[in-house]
Amino acid sequence: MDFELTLDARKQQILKAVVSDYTETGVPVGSVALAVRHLGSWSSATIRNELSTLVEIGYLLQPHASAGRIPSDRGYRYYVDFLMEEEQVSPAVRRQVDPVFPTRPAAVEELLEAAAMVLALVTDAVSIVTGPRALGSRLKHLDVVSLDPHHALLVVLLEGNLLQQQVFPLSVPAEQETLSRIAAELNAVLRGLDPDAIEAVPPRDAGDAIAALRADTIAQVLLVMRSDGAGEDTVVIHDGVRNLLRQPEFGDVVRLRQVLDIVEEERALGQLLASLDLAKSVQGVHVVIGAENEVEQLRGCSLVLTTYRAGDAARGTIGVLGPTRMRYSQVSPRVRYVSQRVGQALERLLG
Amino acid sequence: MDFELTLDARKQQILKAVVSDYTETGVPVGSVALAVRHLGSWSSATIRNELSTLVEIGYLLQPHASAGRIPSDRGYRYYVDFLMEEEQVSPAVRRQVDPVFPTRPAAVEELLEAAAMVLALVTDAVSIVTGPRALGSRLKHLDVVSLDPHHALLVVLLEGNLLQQQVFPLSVPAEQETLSRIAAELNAVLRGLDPDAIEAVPPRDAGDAIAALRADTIAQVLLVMRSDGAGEDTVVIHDGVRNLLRQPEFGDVVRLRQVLDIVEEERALGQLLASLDLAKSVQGVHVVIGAENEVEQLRGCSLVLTTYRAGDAARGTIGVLGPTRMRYSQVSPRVRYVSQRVGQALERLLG
DNA sequence: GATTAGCACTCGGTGCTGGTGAGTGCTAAA
DNA sequence: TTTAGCACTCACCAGCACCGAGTGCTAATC
Repeated sequence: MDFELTLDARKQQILKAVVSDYTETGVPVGSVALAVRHLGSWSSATIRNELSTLVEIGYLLQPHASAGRIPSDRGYRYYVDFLMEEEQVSPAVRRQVDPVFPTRPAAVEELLEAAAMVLALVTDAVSIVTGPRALGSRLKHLDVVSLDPHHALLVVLLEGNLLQQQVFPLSVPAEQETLSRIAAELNAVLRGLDPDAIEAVPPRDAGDAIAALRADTIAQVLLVMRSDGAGEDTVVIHDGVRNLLRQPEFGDVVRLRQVLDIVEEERALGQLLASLDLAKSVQGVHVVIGAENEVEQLRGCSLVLTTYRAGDAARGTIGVLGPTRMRYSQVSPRVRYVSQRVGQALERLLG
Repeated sequence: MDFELTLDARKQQILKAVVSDYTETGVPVGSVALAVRHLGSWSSATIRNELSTLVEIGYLLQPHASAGRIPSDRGYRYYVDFLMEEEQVSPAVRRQVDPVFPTRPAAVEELLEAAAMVLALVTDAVSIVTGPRALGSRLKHLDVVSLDPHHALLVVLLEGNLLQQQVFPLSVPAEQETLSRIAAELNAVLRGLDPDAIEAVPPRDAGDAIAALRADTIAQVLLVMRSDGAGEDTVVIHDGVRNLLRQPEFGDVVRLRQVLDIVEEERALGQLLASLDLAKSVQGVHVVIGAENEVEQLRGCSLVLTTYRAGDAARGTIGVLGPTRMRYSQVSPRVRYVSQRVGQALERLLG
């Protein structure tokens, strides 16, 4: 197998035509079909020769000896990187997407669920959305609410207006009033600090109940801030599983189950997303084709992902999972579009 | 077709054996198999005669002339109502379920998601959980954080430790200190009140800045609380779609898609649940068999549902959706068990 | 040397056929 | 009323021929 990196113009045209045809029909595409539908300037015999070499150098596959050709992962990769022309996001799609994001969204979760819903709708694939992760995690505000004498709820507001909550036990019984005083004091001391700075704050030397409760609270604040920073575990939302069922490649229930085992298992999905380096992306959208991801069960699936941002405070991942035979030229801009809308809505939400 | 309501003892025994065998194997069950496996006291010929009349009066179906019998919806109904012996919830299952509900759950959403997850796990079906109704209706705590002189973030903690946030404009510029004082005062006044009571709280008559900010805040609190409660069709969570794929009856992708179209569409699912009268239930668990629900797409599916309660304040629906060929004698008590655990955890959460 | 027409060949998909076996309904005997 | 016996039914499966889309190769053409 010869691994040339560049293809001459005709090979490029042919590859592009194969991807486009196969994406549309799902059927291996043959030389005659190519000649009449796309490339009238050459005979089917010429195209056959080119197809043959494209198979040889790894850009196409031949399911069996007398079948047409389908793109290999490598072929899709070349297509996405060099040949694809992104389609405009049509007004019809905008009209579907826009109303989902109200001018004054109520909460982050709702927003992301709406985004997942509409993204699945306009891409015909399974959408995947992770919760926003704080970038510079500095403490903005905290509050402690008494639940009963021995337990309290810590509410932490991080930079980027990210709310976190945590129930924790009190080492000394306490009333709301005491807790409020402690919260007020800590707010004055800790505001604007990052976890390391918070850890360095000296304890109150008095060995009284207040000091103990204060220490409890600081410990919980650190726990919340750090567990959030550890990332990977952020909420993962998905929607649109039924879209996969429309694809002939999932006519086989076994394959479908393998994919669902990943998608429904939030942990596995979170790890997968974390393992991807979203940096190397084209115009902000990162395409992971077929076996390019290491998860065995997702052979034959592709991911189209991007990062949404709200200011420079929060970011998260949004994208879709679908069959490798996917209309990248359409899906990619739509993912980007929804991502932008999410970012904007999030900015409005966070102020 | 004769619609007698009672069956003689032998017919009952045979019906029970058919349901039990068919549930286990998924294959139509014949007279010989019944004779050797369950009913040695009669010959296969006798059983054949009985089977024949059971078909005639509508309790069994015969897929084709030379096949065994399978229960009809009517047959399942009779089985569930009169013949089924519920199995004990095994210690192994308890060990799976119990740790999911911590002694001190953090938030309602988390709790319900965990419940959905574990219920799907122990029933091998799709679990369905609706949020508790008439909950989140009382204010537990609020806080106001200054963002800039003209905007603030309202943090509201509702009953059930439901956190809500909302950015809002201040009609008068204010510093954090002012806002904190207002929050403290409002906490004292509003704690434990529902929206109507909050609305009835008299405004401060002084026409100063504090009064204006206080009014701003109260308005936002009401907005948050009402927009939350307005969701009449409460959150519907589901989990375990992949479990359906294990069932041979969903080897056909088309059928699966019909079901998923309902399950993934929260509104449709909410309506379906609302349309059912959960009152007429056996020991608190309501079984909807096959075509007993009006939704065309759910032919061949059954629902096993019950209501979870926390005190007498909150209640919601929890249950599973699976193929009509389901092990009701096992699923039913497990649904009830998880439901009880949810109720208990919710009570702990609400304190 | 590149392109193309012509042609034999390959191989998955479809549909037909006949055999197999589980299961039935019926009849007549116990 | 029950049961043994038996002919009959029908889904399922393996085997087989056929069809046709599509290929690779060769020789003629530009």
